Formats: sequence, C-alpha cells, structure tokens
Amino acid sequence: MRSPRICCLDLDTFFVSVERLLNPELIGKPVVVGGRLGSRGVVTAASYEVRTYGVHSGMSIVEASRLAPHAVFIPGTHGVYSGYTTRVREVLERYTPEVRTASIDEFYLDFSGCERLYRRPEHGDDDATIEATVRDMRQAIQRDVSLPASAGIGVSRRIAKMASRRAKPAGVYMVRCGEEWSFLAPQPVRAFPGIGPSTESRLQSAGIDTLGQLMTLPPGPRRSRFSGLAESVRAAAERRDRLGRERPAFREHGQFGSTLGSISNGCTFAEDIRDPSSVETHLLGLVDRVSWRARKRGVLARTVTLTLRYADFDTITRSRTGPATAETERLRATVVDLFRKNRTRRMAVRMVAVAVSNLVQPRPQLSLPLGAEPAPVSQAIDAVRSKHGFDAIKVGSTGGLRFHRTGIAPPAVASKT
DNA sequence: TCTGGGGTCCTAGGACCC
DNA sequence: TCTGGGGTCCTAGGACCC
Repeated sequence: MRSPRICCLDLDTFFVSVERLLNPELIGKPVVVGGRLGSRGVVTAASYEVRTYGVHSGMSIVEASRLAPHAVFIPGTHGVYSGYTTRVREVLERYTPEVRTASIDEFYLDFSGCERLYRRPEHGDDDATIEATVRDMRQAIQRDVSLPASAGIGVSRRIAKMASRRAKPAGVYMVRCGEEWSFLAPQPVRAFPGIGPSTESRLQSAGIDTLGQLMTLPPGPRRSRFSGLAESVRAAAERRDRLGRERPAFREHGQFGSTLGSISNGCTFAEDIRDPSSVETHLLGLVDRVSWRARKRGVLARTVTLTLRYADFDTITRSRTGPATAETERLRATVVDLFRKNRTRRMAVRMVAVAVSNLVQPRPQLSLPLGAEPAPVSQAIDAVRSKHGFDAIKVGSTGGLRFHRTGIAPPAVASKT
C-alpha cells in the first residue's frame, strides 16, 4: 500500500498578518489582536515581536497590556478574515483537490498518490517530491495572497499538525516515511494534539513525560488508565484509528455516522447582569442569530442548549431535545423556558450562550414539517439580512423591528408589527 | 491580571425498550 | 416476584482546539 501523505498548512499569526495587509504601518511592530483595551477580552493573535514578552493567545488583554504596554492593541476587523481564508484555499486547490478547511487559519491536504504527478528528475524520492511541491505551494500563498504560512507533512493529520508547528515561521517540515516514531518519541506529551494541560498533569503524576514513554506503555487486556491514549499516539504514527481500522484521510460532515455539527452564539457581558429580564433580552438576540444561521445553512435543529455562566465562573448547560425546527419563535420559547427553570442561583450572570445541535436536513416533501417553513415576517427579515447582513435589523422581544441602517426599505409584511 | 467565542469529541449515568 | 443483558437516546460536564 502506498503511504498516505497528509499536509497541514497553517497561516502564521493569521489575524496579525491580515491586519498588516490592511495597515502596513503595523509591519515590524509588536501587535496584539483581541478585545478592546480594558475590556474583558482575551488575546486572539500576538505577533512574534510581542511573544518575546510572554504574550500569547488566550491570555487576558489586561495581562497582555501589563507585559507589553508598548504594543499596538487592535480589536480586530471581523468579517474580513474569512475572505482571506477563501483565497488561500483557492491557491491550495491548484495543487490537490483533496483540501479541507479545518479552521479560519488551518487546512489539511491529502497528497497521497500525487507523487507521480509532481515527480521531477532532481527529486530523489517520493518524500522529496511531495516536500518540494509543498514548498512551492507555500511560496504561492505568499506571492498570491501575501500571507506567510507554514506546512507540515506526515503520514497522518496529527503528525502533519505537529510537523507544521516545527516548521514555523514560514517554513516546511516533513516527517519522512518510517521516521514517525523517532519524531514522536523525544517530544513532551503536551506536544501531541489532543493532550492539553489536564491530561498532561495526570500523565506527569504517573511519571510519564514524553510521547516515547507513553507509546511504550504495554497495550492489551490489562488496560491502564492511559492505554487508550497510548494507542491514539501509536495510531497517529500509522494510518488507522484507535480501534485499528484504517480510516480515510478526511471525514465529511454527515458521513460515517458523524453529525452536521452545531451552531452557537454567546456573549460575555461588559459587566455582570443581575436583572433576569435583562439577561433574557440578550438571550432572545442570541436565539435570533443562531436560528438565522441555521436557516441560512438549510438545517433544522432537534436540540437546543443554554449555557449560563455566573459571576463566580460557575457554568451550567441545560439542553432540550424535541421536534426539528429552525423557527426563531419556537427556539425562543424553549430557551426562555430553560433559563427560567434553571437559573437557580441569585448570583449575577457573566455570560450566556445558545447552541443548536442534532441538526437534520429537512426532507424534501410537499408540506414542510412544522418549523421548517419560516413565518412570513421571518422570511422578510431573512431577506433583508441576506442582503445587508445580520445586524441590519434588530428584532425586539415582542417581535417589533428596528432598522439599524438608513436607506433600507422595511419589508411590506413587517410593517404590521 | 482573572479567565472570549465558536467549535468538536468523549464519558458517564439514567430512561426506556426488547 | 425477582432478575438479567444489550442497544439507543438523552443529558450534563469536561477536555481540547484555533
């Protein structure tokens, strides 16, 4: 069997790089993209210049500004980033049709079997052919989209992911066929994708520090606490899953028993909110947004989940499953009911979120199931939003409308509200 | 110095049915 | 009246990723 060749392509300090394209004065300066200075936000991207001061993504803005007061803090230009993601993907698709967008700044490509297509006399072997192709692709992104990227290549997605980290900044790193174990073994357990702070500390207290130690834990009938994890690491060195099945390089939404995912929106308040009815108002806005996104994607949701975070960071989730719907009013009723029944503490609320999951595609039929067909008013609102964006209209708790932009004619149906 | 937002996946317990 | 084993679905929480 031919060895699988997976490439992980990662855009370097993506948000910072895009901001520098928009404003070249930021080039060479320490830049932090995140929430507003003094807000409750966290760092979403930090330039290499500011990382030397200990600033990293996920850190609170307050902490970052203490470590690097001289840095330029920008809130970020939401809405423009995904356009660059699309442009990068277009470049990648020139090299292989097997491209998956994993996140706004990360892609996986399958080059398995592409060796003959790209073979040149100067390449020594198949590995060298693929590596040269990926180097060329990386340069094409720099040339055509002006964004720096790094790429890792290996036998599985996890190996490729780890290789791409080693390639940073703006490089390519290949784990050659057969060298997977020697690549993994000396690395700390935390380097493996999927092992975070919690698992790391559990492993460490059992005296396991490196992936080599973890991989050589005996498999088999006497399963230790970590044997499943050890098997995951061993599997990453080959093209199979934890249960030994050979698996496809990529899995599509809705394929192989997977689901259509979930859609969620949430918000952390600038200040904790004590008044329940004020929290409910925010919830209604979130439901509005989530249900709109579901309708845009053409899916119905069977499960609705409310997340409630109190001022002391205690966080609860409550969900309810029922008939599939994407209708705002039905979802609003469920979420408000979940909130009223489950806000048991008197404490002020810090954050709320609404998610829909258990998504299904409406079956094509003459009469749509209840909730699949938007009410006339919703339809009119959706139409305006498709043209002008979600924020063009705000729907009040009673269904009343507010137009946030001038020059938009209210839909005729909505005028009766 | 408190700790975002949008996701995925896994686990464990309970209900319910056969 | 007591006693089972599976399988599936639902719920809640947690770990992790970018």
